[in-house]
Amino acid sequence: MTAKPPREGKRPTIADVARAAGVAPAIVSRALSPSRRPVSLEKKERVLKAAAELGYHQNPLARGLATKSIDLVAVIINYLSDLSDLDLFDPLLDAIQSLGKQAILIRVGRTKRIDDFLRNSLSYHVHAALVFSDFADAGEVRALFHSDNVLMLNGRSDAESARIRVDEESGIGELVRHARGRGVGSAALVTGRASSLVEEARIGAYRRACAAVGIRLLSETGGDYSYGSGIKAAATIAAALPDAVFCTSDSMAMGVMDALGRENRRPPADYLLYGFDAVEKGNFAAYDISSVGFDRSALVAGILAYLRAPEEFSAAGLDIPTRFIARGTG
Amino acid sequence: MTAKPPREGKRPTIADVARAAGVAPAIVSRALSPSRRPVSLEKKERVLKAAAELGYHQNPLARGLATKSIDLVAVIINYLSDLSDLDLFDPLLDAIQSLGKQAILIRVGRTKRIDDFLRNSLSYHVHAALVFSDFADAGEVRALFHSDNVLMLNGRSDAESARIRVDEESGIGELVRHARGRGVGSAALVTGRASSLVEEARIGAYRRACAAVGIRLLSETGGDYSYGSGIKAAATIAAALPDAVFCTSDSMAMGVMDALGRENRRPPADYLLYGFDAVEKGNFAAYDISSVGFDRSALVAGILAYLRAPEEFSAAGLDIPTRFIARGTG
DNA sequence: CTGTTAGCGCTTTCAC
DNA sequence: GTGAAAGCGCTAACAG
Repeated sequence: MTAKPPREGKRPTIADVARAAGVAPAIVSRALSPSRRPVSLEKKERVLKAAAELGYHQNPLARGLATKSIDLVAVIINYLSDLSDLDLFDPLLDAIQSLGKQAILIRVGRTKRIDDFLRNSLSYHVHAALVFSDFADAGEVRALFHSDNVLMLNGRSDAESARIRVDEESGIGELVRHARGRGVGSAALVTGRASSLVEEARIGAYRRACAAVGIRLLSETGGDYSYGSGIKAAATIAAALPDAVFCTSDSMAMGVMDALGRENRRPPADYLLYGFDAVEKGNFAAYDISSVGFDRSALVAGILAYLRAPEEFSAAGLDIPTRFIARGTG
Repeated sequence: MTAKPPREGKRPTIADVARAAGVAPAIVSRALSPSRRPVSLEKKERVLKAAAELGYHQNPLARGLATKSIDLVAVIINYLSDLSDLDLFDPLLDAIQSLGKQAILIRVGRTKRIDDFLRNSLSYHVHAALVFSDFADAGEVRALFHSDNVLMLNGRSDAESARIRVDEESGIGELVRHARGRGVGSAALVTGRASSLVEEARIGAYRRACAAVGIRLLSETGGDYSYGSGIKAAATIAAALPDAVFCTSDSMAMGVMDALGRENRRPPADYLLYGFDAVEKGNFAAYDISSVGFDRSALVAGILAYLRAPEEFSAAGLDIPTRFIARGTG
């Protein structure tokens, strides 16, 4: 009885539903909207029924075009490479999806040209962007996104941007004091890419903490967070083994442990070894490395709160405390 | 001098560019299209210049609505949890982005209700879907996506679907023969979720290979691929230690190694230990586990070829061979 | 509460 | 080669 039946082979549109339910398209739009909009209960039911019968599903592209927003969250990272990434991104994906949104994972790599990933791409129109990569500061990122909903997790926030910071200073302080308490007088520091703000802060925290308790930092060796770079870094350290080795990732600590192990230097007997991240998925018996960790579920919860209501997110940002986690090596 | 200047605070549209260049909007669309469309060279240059000056960028939502396609690739996984995931997804993301597309990572978890992640979501309109998760067979997946471009990597393809298969039988055969060659007469098998087709095939391959060379399988213990489940599985095995333990993931093998190590049973002296996946990022000196691996870059290259030209992708699918990788434990 | 109307920004006929 | 016009499917604004 419909003037224009839904075309075969095509997905039904809001117009098809409207026709089937005998109402105007706008009514269908309202009835199907998640937010409560004025529709009489009776028509709403007719619409819902018709939609179900036709197997109607909204076209997000059309809605996005009309509303200028889209249920997509951009997650901007440098790489997906470290054990600690698994611990974080799996629950994060779950959290994003629990909001009915989906995550578009943008891997920047070492490129500076983040623009290329964003211009002309959907990222431009995402509901929010979570910036883990340290490629750009808050201002740049805001300019790059159509959305102002940018959450900085890379330490490069400014006054206008939302941010969550993992307060590493606290955990590092604990760790260093712990080492001092065990008689450590000298140490080596194995670092990641110093160009990252987060890493820079981390290194600074180690220096200050060591100075504060009177531990001499004999050397600082640059790595890239990986196991392999830990192995390499050990070469520098082996010459004059300090009382302790501090590494800014667990993976590097594992590398240091194995490289020094080849010369029969083992923690905690011959030196104390400390990692960073306290990865769950990497806490293997053979590498029971003391580390600095934080409550990842608290971080995910913070991100979730932001995504739920970016406007209401604390202007002061959120700080996640870290703590020293004593394990076998120190 | 323009009748209607580009509105302040709004991103310029194709109409703004058209006005600035003194041509029709359709010309702008053609000039800016990556595929060669009829536009005089002179106008094309005017358009390009105007676009650059205005800082014009295409709105992908509008284009998507008009063309019914979008530069997004859905990657459907169960979890992001294993070490081997890092080895695969990092280069895969890079590859997808190198095509000018972006990846939307859909984590299904153990839900059967994949629909919820797709209906009303952008996933519906993606250029292609890469299915690693074993939640659904090829037919279901095609029905769920607006696109027919579904690449099955989960072993659940059918005659109509594209597929890439990692041929695990070959590597497992090699591995088992290697064990036999080292005098193994009995073995235990530690498996992942048997409900997965891939895992089912893997288990079958071990059984057949063992039968073929005359190795008795004393036990089969179910795990979930994780280190922790390897630890648990070891309890079953410890009672009557076989000559070899075959695990269907490296992580489980690491767990078995540590659990048996607590009873001073170490590979390769007390038993031979074999993992699966040959993860790069997890090849730590303390866990130098013999394993089955494959060329991940070949897999990524295959996926890339599919994404470039889904229509032309071999109807026969692609098989990636695996091979035994001898390391310290067997 | 309801329906009409006018877009959102782009691509694509289809005449010229 | 060019441009007008008609959508793509949806939502928002505005009368009724």
